[in-house]
Amino acid sequence: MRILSSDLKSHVGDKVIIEGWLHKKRLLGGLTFINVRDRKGLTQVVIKDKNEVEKLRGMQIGTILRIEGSVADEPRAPGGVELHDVTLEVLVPVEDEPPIEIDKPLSHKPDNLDTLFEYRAIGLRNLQETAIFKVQSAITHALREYFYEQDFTEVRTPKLLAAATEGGAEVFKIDYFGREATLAQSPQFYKQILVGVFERVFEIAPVFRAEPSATSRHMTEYVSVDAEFGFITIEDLKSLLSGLMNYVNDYIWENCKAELELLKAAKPVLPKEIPSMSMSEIHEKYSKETGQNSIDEKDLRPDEERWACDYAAKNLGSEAVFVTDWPASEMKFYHKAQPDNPELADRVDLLFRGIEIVTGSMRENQHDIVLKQLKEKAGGNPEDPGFKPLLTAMQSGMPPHGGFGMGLERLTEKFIGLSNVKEATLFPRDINRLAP
RNA sequence: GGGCUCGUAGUGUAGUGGCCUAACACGCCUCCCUGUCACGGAGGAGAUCGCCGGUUCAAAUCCGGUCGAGCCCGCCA
Repeated sequence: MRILSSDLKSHVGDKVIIEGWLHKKRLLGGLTFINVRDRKGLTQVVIKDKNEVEKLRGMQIGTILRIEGSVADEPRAPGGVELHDVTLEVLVPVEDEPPIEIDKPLSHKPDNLDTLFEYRAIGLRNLQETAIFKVQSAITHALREYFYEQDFTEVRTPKLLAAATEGGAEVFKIDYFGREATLAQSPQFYKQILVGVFERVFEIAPVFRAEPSATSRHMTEYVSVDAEFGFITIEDLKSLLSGLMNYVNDYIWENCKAELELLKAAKPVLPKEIPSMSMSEIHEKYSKETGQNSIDEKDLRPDEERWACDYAAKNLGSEAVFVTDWPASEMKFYHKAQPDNPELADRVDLLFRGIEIVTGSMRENQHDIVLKQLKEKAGGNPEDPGFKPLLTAMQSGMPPHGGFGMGLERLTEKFIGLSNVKEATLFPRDINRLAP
């Protein structure tokens, strides 16, 4: 029966079979060391028999092996155990030299990202690349766990839509049996509609944006972590996000410590309640400190986002910070203005380690106001199949509600400390890349 | 959409008018090596310097075009 690399310790003295990929060869003459990779990590195998070593002649990294041998305690071996007196069987020979090396860290320099992604199919076998996505898997697990604990229902909404909906971001248009369809750039309206059904919903799914952005933080397809819930205020939304960030942070550092250390990640400092700064406060302090004037701007500049995170880390004891009090003039039509200050939107963004990872807001839940805002802010037609279902839901009773969208890749990138979202994406899609 | 930068063996880099018949490291091939873990040592193969054109006695190097890529801004998660 096959034993995994992580279980060898409990089989010392036993004759076992391991199976996996040839990860590294070191031939020392009368003694050969090889590393065999399986889903749990590496096993060191010591080969003394020349006939067994000969079986590896011409076999490249990636060759699939089945090895029978006895497990030996060996303090000199990585992990303290290794396989002795082995018999090798090459299950799948690999004789072509791999185009990139996978047994040492791959270059993540901007200039080399193209190569990194071009050979993604095997580059991901590099243990550091694998670690990134183990962490991402754990993040997703933690997110689900947290949402379930908070009584959210996980939903799936369609990604093929009849028409452009949310507005703002560019949408992909596709041919749908002779009609024009679009790819969803957000589950926005569906998750709002579903608040009328489940009260609390979340979805972790891809969205598509046809924006011609070529930056280290944009892709044309990414995974959006969306949540929407009813009978809340903006403060409830912030509490949920604070709890979620902390839950994920603690979860991955408890369950992926080895991976995070391999990636040289530093655990972010996050207080129980993440602090807030209003947009005008950020503008003011940023302008004063940097000499750049952003006072009249209605958004944050990327440089300002980085500055605000630095400020929060130094002065507020948090590597994440909420940005509140956005100008109502920039609201989307489904957003809600602050009840006691209609000049400001009831919106909150979350900045984390220099980048915007979340946009959230309270939604306008009164049908007549949404209708008005749709016409005035978006120039939208209420009869449009993209808008009508949302309006129908509003007409049929929607509680005060709000929610947010969070970029899974950005979240992964920042928790690990990478510098490009694409590094946190298995097979990234951007304006230039559609394969692999 | 605007701005800037970069394309040299499989990979990562050096070379920025003549010393380049293009160098180094990793990988690959052959040989030596019994405790390696970025093993070590000896030798070898592998590049028409992204492509096209121009300037020049001479171009990897300068100029123009083209293709490919990256970064920033706008916009966003």
